Amino acid sequence: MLSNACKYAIRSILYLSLYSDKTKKIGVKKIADELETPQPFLAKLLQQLTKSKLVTSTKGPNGGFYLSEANQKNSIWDIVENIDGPNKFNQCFLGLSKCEDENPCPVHYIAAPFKNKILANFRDKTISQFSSEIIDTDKVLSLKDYDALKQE
Amino acid sequence: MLSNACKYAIRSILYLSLYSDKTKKIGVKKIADELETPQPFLAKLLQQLTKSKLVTSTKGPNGGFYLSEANQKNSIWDIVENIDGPNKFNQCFLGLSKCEDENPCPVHYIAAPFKNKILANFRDKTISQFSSEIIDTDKVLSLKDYDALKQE
DNA sequence: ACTAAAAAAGATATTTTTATCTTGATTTAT
DNA sequence: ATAAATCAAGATAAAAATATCTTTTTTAGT
Ligand code: FES
Ligand code: FES
Repeated sequence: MLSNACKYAIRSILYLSLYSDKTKKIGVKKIADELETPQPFLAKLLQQLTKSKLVTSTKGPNGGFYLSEANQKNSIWDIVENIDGPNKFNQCFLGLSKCEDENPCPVHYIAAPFKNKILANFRDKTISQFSSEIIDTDKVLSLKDYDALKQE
Repeated sequence: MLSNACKYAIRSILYLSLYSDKTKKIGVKKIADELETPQPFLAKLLQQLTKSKLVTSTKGPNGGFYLSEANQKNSIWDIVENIDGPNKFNQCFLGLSKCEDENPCPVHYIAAPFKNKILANFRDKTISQFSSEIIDTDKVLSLKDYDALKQE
């Protein structure tokens, strides 16, 4: 559904939302390590997200990435839109050129409600609301520890 | 979500289910034309589907592709499994290595029901049931005519 | 000033997906 | 038998996504 790039982006931003702020920046190395994503690829991605004002960065020693107050007010949808483009959730599941209630493809009424629901969920909550929820309901951004645990 | 190849495959098979049988085979050219898919790519794909026993073909004049009785009894899921692999609908939406209720990612409870419902829909109906439904409820496999209409 | 840390920028490489092209094999109809 | 139609098979190409590498710029701390 989403590209790898987009998945990395969402998890990185949620990670930054949870663990960084203006006074506590985090470097690519750390982020890539925690989220188990390819480091140089993530670096490029964060570069792009910074340019798009979805994350904030500073250079130099003690520099790194963090979410500003403004960044926290964006939505997951803003990320998807930026990385995978604005049509990610209004395309036909079977590849027709349009997805509409008139001329529905055979799976339209199965797929469309979910696309709409996911879209709504992604659009109507801010990153910071999302991350509060992550804390409250104990969600995970990486299975690093879990995987490590399993190996024992 | 699904690869182009898989979308083409599903639409082709539904098309064959609707319009072909043992006595009325249809060639790649016709199918590609009707569904507006790249012809040589579809040819390769149908070749693979034939090898996988999801469609049936015969060579020579009046040859072409059709769905045998056995082919009609397969499900959409069989197609997806064959083209995009068996893990298409149990992967984490955010790219975690596992998607399970324990250790859910932040969007798990939004995305997982969707994946399950689609999976169920794709697995529990045969191709022929699907195509009956297509006729009864007037679904479309291509927007060819619709698009042409719009241009006027 | 100097050094080291860190991101930014740009170039390159690899892999996967999508697509096409060419040749060969099979079958039907004449 | 021969010719024409049609799929099969294999080779190749093009495009997109994923990933890496190298160099430059900025900045904090000494
Ligand atoms: S038309 Fe296919 S999903 Fe809406
Ligand atoms: S864990 Fe991410 S979708 Fe289930």
